[in-house]
Amino acid sequence: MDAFESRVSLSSDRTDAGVPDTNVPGEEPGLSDPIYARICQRIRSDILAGALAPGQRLKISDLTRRYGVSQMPIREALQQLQGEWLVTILPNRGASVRKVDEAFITQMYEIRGHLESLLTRRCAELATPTELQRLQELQAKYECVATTGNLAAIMTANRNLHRAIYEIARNPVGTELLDRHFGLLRSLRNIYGLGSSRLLSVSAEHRELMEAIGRHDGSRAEQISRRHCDSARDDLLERMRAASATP
Amino acid sequence: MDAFESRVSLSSDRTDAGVPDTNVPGEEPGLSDPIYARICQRIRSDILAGALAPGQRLKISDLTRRYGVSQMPIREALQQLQGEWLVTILPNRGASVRKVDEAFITQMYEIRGHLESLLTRRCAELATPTELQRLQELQAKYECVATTGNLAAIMTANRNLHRAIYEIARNPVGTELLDRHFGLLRSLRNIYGLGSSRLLSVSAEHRELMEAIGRHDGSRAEQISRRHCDSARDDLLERMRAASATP
DNA sequence: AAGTGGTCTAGACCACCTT
DNA sequence: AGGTGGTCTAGACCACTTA
Repeated sequence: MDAFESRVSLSSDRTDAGVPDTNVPGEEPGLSDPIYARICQRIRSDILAGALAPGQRLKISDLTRRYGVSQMPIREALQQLQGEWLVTILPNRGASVRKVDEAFITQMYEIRGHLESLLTRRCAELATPTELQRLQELQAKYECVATTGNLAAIMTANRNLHRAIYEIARNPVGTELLDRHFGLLRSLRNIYGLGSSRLLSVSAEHRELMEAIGRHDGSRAEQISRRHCDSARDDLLERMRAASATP
Repeated sequence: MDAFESRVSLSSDRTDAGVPDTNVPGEEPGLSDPIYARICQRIRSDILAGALAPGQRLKISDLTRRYGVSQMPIREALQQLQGEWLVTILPNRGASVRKVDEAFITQMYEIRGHLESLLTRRCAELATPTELQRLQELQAKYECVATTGNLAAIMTANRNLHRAIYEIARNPVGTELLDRHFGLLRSLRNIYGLGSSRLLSVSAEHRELMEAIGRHDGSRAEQISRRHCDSARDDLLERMRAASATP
């Protein structure tokens, strides 16, 4: 009676024969899973990278040419992505990359802030010494990468840290929800970048967070996490406004 | 005749950056939307009604016979339902109705409790007099129906009340999340029923909630809502244990 | 009325499990 | 190897939009 398989073991390439990794936003495309899953990954990264812009119409015929497969796997991929809120599908009217406005972003962050801070609280309550050490390592990694100014690397390090926190919270449902639906916010980050002052304060906030988690102080961790989200939101909205003011 | 005023603001589909309202779990199937959407509704209600049991394998060929359409619309429908967590799809291995265990339910309720209490707080903060009156009416309706013992009617009335609360909170993202993912819990209610003592306490909890919302007391409303979820969870788990003990 | 583009059907193809 | 059942292709069909 188990609804979840813990899928951490990236099976080694040869003779694997293991269960193929399900199509989770963060994972690499397994070499032998169906075309629609691989197309899904490709469209997803094209959206997240900003190659397919928010609001852009996604015509099946274009996509068949772009990715060299026929209609059906494209359609299936789009359905999956609709489940992640990256695209919107209107019956008989086709798909488009989800269009975002300020209200939508604010709402997303409000939800995300509450979910993430819940998981962060649980993380603080439940973390074992081994897990704490792992968090410290990931945090160190972030700090290290943050000095390089490489946006992609910074965001990966940041993501790894947050994912580790989720895992420690031992609530796969919440983790899946966050993984599934909030790639959209990441995609906006990829497009609009990160305020340079924000880079420093993120490090500072992470340090505070680590300290609270290390003390198993759940409510403090929750509080910091909430604030962390709020300032991420403010920073993003600010940059978006700036970008739309000076095109 | 039940109060089915379809009072969903049929959003003018004019480049609406908000949440798409096509094929939302609670709505009726439009007469002219595609087959896959209608199949999706039918499978969904069959799951919610318990006709397709948790864990049950969903073979495409069976479903084509059952619903009299060919493979592709079935596949599309299953993809959509995967997005709602009602079914799980493993690549090359097909779909099955999501299997649930106690840990899964506990996690679902934890997430749901936090989202719902957030929206309830916002509702208390934002409700206008007109909206308050509407809530009172829905609450009265619930009380009325509760005395009849008709489970389906009770659940509909309850759902209408909660949906009204969500709408007043003016966070369509949160509302969509709750609508999308928590039909599963409703389906379990349909299968396992409602403790008879629970019926009374639900009414009492609703009254408390209304009172707090009427006073625009956000934190009290949030707190009551959280408790409301927790007791719903306890009641459900209890009934499931009882059912599995005496088959 | 024609065109664009989403949706559906039938059957071939292929991955995985059984013998 | 054979069987079961998921996946893919090609083309017909049909909803909606333009002129």
